[in-house]
Amino acid sequence: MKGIRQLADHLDISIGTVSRALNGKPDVNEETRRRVFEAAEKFGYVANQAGRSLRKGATGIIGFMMQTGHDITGQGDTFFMSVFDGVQTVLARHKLDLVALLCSSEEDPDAYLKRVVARSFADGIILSATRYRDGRFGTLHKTGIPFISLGRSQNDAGQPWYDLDFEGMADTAIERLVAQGHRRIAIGRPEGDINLGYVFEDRCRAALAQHGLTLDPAHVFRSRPNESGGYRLAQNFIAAPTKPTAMVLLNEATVIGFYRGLEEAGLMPGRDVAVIGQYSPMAQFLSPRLTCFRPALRDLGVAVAESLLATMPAFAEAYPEAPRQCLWPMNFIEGESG
Amino acid sequence: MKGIRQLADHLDISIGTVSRALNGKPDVNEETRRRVFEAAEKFGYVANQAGRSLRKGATGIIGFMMQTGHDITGQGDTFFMSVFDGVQTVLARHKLDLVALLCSSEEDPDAYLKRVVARSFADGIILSATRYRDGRFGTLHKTGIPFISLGRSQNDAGQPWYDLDFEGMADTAIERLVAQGHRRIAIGRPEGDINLGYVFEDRCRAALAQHGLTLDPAHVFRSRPNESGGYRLAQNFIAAPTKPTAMVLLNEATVIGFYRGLEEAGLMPGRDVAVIGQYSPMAQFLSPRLTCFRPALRDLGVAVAESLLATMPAFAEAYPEAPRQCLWPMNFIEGESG
DNA sequence: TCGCAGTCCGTAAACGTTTACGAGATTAGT
DNA sequence: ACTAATCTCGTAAACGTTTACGGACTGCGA
Repeated sequence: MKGIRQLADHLDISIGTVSRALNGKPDVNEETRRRVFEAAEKFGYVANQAGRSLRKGATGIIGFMMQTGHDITGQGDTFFMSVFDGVQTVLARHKLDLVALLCSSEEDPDAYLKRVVARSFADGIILSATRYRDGRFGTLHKTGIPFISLGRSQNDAGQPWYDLDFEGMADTAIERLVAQGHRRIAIGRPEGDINLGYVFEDRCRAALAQHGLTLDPAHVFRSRPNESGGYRLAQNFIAAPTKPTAMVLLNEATVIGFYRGLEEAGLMPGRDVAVIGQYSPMAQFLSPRLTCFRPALRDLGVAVAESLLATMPAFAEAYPEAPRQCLWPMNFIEGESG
Repeated sequence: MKGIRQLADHLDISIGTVSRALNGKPDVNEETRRRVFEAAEKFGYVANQAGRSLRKGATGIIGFMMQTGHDITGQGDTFFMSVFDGVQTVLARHKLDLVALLCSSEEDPDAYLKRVVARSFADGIILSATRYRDGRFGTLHKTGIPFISLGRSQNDAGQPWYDLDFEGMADTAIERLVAQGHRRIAIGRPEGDINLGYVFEDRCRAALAQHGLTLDPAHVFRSRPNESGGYRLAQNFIAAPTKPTAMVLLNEATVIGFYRGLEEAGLMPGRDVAVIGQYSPMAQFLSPRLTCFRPALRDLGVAVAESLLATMPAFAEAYPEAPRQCLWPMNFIEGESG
């Protein structure tokens, strides 16, 4: 069964009628429609997406671009699963499907974007793993595909983005630690050119300055955004010159290894070292319980999807007032660690 | 910039030449080629995938179908990231791209497959989250798209699949526990119609029978494949009638919650209850360290991709002897928990 | 009998590429 | 100077759909 042509020949009707029958158009005899569906089922015929989307000028697909690679596990955790869940509930309302565009960490994201995503592969695109300077914004802008980014870039020219409110997290975390009497506060950020690292560090420094404190450059620790990275980070932390008494961690996964690293050195989070991090499903199973910030990720997915659809002519009217840019709140959860 | 037509008009050459220039065909003047690339870059032109793949009869895309949803986090962890990594290294050799087909857990996987994947959306497909009876095998077989499954189905009609060797895991885990003197051994399997749950339970029962032991139906615990599921599982475990002294867990994430549940009840893994599980990046950060089975996931991805390509005429000659079906070994890692 | 509306279906164009084929121009060989 | 080879490019068909348009019926009322 090659295509609609063969199906039509077999039924001895025209391809136009077959197409109309399959697509639920009104002007087709119900008996004919039944026969068409029956034959389609029998031969396992499904419409060729290429032909269809070529003609319709739309694919019904939204792409979510994300990074893969053996060193990228932290963000690959449940974070995206939750966001996907929210995105999909919105897309389902419009019969749109979500696919994840998997860009290897060894490849240039911009080149990848140009290659696979190409015009009309997806009707809209959600970006993630935003870099400090990210060429993808320019590329997408040129091609005219509707898009939105999960995470800001540095060169913000009014493109749509949603991002977790790491500024708010930095402010309250620092505020809290200072109120607890801490003076030498360290922070951990993911290594690499990820934009949120810069955002977070800058804001922590500013927040400390509010209290007349400084952020010692030696107390800014970079690590891989996963458990092992956190473990090594703990070792560096312990070996730091003027010993910090508190740590604020950006990544969800690093905190696991960090806990373990402290334990092995006989240090207990919350007693010997204050630790504040980002929520993950793991957080509630740590002992002592992690003081952390938790964004409502599923709702974030919903909001992002709605904001994206708002920029697409075909769906815009359903979302008249979706904000183009938004800092997504992180809810504070008091634990025992800091 | 709508398409190759406009680009050609602007350059005052034919679309054929533009296409040839862009695709690196030899019979085009190098000066012309340069002008074409320049203009394409300037206008942000990228070829329309629909038109291209319609003509070529191939998309250059391999789809990896996976399940999403707020209750599916265990498998969504680093498991897939590692497999992706392996798959991508193979695909990159042939300039193929990997996309993840995200099927919401609220939707019928077979319907999803028919709808979005449709013929010629992807040149090949990798299935996951295989059900006990899985209609997708039949669908894919009918349409003729090359595919392979990560996980067996019950109705094995010779379709290609790779699966983790849970039989081997069951055998050695039971063997070990029995040798340690355990007689009342419990197992944990994911709830739902996931096939590996059946496989695992059956094999554990058989392995116990080898030693004249039985698997008490009350000692087969079903749980969500995530941390919370493991926590509740611990509570059920503790409340079980004839108290088991050992537990073999299938899912990577449940073990986290299970540990926590035991701890809260004053029980220590390895001392009060023997625990054997599956490796995850988290496992090495548990205390006491988890005795577990670790598959080489990246290599599994490589093998699966090669096996898939072996079934595709265009790439088959490169992989003459890739096995169609394979039980992937799980390496035993001795810890302190059992 | 005619006209009109309604139902059902066939025809053909269009979507944006790639590529086989052949034509024209230039160069090389004799 | 003639032929053959080489280089470069234009032409047009093909890929599999969807859909605007119109034609062929049927039924019905005037």
